[in-house]
Amino acid sequence: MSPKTRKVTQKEIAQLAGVSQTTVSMVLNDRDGTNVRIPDATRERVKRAIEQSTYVADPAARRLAGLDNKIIGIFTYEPALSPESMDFYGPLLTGLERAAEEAQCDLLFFTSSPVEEGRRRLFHRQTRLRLADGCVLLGQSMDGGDLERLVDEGFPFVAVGRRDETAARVPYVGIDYASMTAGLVDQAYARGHRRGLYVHRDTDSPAARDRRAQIASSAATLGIQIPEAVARDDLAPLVARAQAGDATVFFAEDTFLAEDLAHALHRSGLSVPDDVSLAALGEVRGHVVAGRTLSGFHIPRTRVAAAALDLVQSLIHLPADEWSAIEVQQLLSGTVEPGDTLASPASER
Amino acid sequence: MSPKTRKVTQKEIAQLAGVSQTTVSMVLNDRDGTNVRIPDATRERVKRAIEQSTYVADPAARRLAGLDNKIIGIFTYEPALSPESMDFYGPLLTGLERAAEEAQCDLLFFTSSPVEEGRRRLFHRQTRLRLADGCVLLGQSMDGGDLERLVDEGFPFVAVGRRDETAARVPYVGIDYASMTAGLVDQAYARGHRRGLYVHRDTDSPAARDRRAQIASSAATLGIQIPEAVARDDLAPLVARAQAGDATVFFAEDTFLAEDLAHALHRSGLSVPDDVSLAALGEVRGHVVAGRTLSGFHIPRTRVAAAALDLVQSLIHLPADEWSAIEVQQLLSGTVEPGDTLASPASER
DNA sequence: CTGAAAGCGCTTACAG
DNA sequence: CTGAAAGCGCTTACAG
Repeated sequence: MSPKTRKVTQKEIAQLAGVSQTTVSMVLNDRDGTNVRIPDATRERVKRAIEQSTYVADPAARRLAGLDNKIIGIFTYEPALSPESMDFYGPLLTGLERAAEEAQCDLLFFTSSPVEEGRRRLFHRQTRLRLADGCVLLGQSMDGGDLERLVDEGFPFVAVGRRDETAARVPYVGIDYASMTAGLVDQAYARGHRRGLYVHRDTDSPAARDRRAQIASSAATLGIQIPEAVARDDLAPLVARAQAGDATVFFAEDTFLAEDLAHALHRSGLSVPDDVSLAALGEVRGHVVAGRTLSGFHIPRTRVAAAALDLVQSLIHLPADEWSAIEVQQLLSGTVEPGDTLASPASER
Repeated sequence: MSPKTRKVTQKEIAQLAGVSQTTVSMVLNDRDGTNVRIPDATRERVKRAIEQSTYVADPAARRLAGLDNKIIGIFTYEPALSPESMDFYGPLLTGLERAAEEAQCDLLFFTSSPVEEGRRRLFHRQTRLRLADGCVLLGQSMDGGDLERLVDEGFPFVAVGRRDETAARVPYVGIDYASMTAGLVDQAYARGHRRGLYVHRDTDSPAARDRRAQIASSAATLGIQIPEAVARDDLAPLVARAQAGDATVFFAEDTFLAEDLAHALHRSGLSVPDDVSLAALGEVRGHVVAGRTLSGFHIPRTRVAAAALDLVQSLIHLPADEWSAIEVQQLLSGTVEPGDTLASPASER
């Protein structure tokens, strides 16, 4: 039951150096204030004693005594290290590790949180959340209750991805989908497209709403038509609209949907981009349809994760009532990938 | 500086329920021994009070009071979450996460450890090692001093990969390369090969020694010739030995070397496996040479990592002087992938 | 059955 | 300049 590790304590160091335990603590933490001034001789004696021993401060005790731990909790609503999730989580984890190394902090993954209704629970009887100085939350969708409670308790945390599930002001670092979406629509316009179709899955997330709103706003600004259409299992009705000449370009809400559309178009004898152009409003790296690079976005996921870790550090070092002083809701912009599936419409050639 | 999180403590729960703080602790930990018997009525009252509050036990305090934390440290000598290392670490991390979830423990990644001479240091002034109940060590090569110190201090840990850098008895979970190597040589023999060549990089690791020793031993048992050759930058001398008919099959120490050999053979006009057979003594999943599945091993890395986590749990729950009672050095066997690059020698056809 | 007390290892006012 | 003491939140003998 008990890890019978004989560990050296400050008390023993104190005895070795012939000083009080308080002094050892002072030396270790470089406390040299107005009321404390430790002569170099003493300081040296203590340091030597520490070096000769295998002393390391007990982080649990430090934490209990009120110091921060340099431990950031990482909570993911799904398993993050499984092969299937690596596509999404991989770049995020890379950014977290890189930023953590720089900030000299350790990462505590809450892998123990019990899974209920398909996702992990953040708060449960034995949560080790409190052991961390702060926490980064990851996941496609999050629990509004969790977010609110974290805000209420003033616990420093940052969500990855834009959040508005809750009334509370949730600190987050997300992706600026609006500006990239605008960029992509502009490119389509520049190539001569005047009639498009925005195809989506009718899901409701902040990022999804951002994209839809920007499509509508860009279309209005440019004076062109880009109505919406919801993709069901059967994509044939959408393909029909392209065949009818209703749209010369498809904007797909995400990359998987874009690939599905590409297949459906191909099966109906329509070629991309000769007959219809196609672009995805998501990360297209590594995605190729019919030998062509898919047009879409490059999303700086690694940078987003690193920024989230940096932000949570700022929150930790700031009293909760001063959080409003910094930008706790950040959107990072990626770049538009022109790709090869967005070309001029046939009528322009 | 201080995360001013208002947190609920046992004391407050006690007041709410009108009992002592001790009783709250007893209820929380289900302590119902000889001297303690808490009536259901009291128990219920306390439980209700807890549910109405947002109480969660402070893990730092629990740890300090001597309980275990259900936190396992993960130490990697290189960055584990970078894209380049995912190939090697990915399956290991998957196994760790899976086993951690099952064992209900959290994973503390020591990402803060300073990098010196190209690899991270485990022991340093501020190491949070002690916060974990035990630790899993990962890395292509490890520091013998670290291993010895961990053993000395009786800290529960398990290395992934076979270790013999040190005299101390290091707990590990590794790969049984010997049995897989024997299997591969047997297959070559069965296909009619009598003269082989074992090509390696002359590196010195337990796993490398295992493979070399087994090659020699298998050859002796079967009464065939499989001499060794060290691969330099220029592989031409090795190719020449195939051309001279010195060897009908190449065994490469690892998969990358096998691919290099394949290219060198190809450039010299030798075809695999028509002119020479080729097999890698490493994981071949996803590796294809000239359109053919490389012959070699499938290594159960996910299982190895999960086993390591399970083993460290056992160590944690056992007093250090009883560690010898369990198998602290385990080798897991993978399977031989026959592949398409190991065929009968030309002389047999 | 239940509570007051000691102790885990550390930090930080507070007195000398 | 330095140490005795209180306190962080919890667990566990030990007395009632």
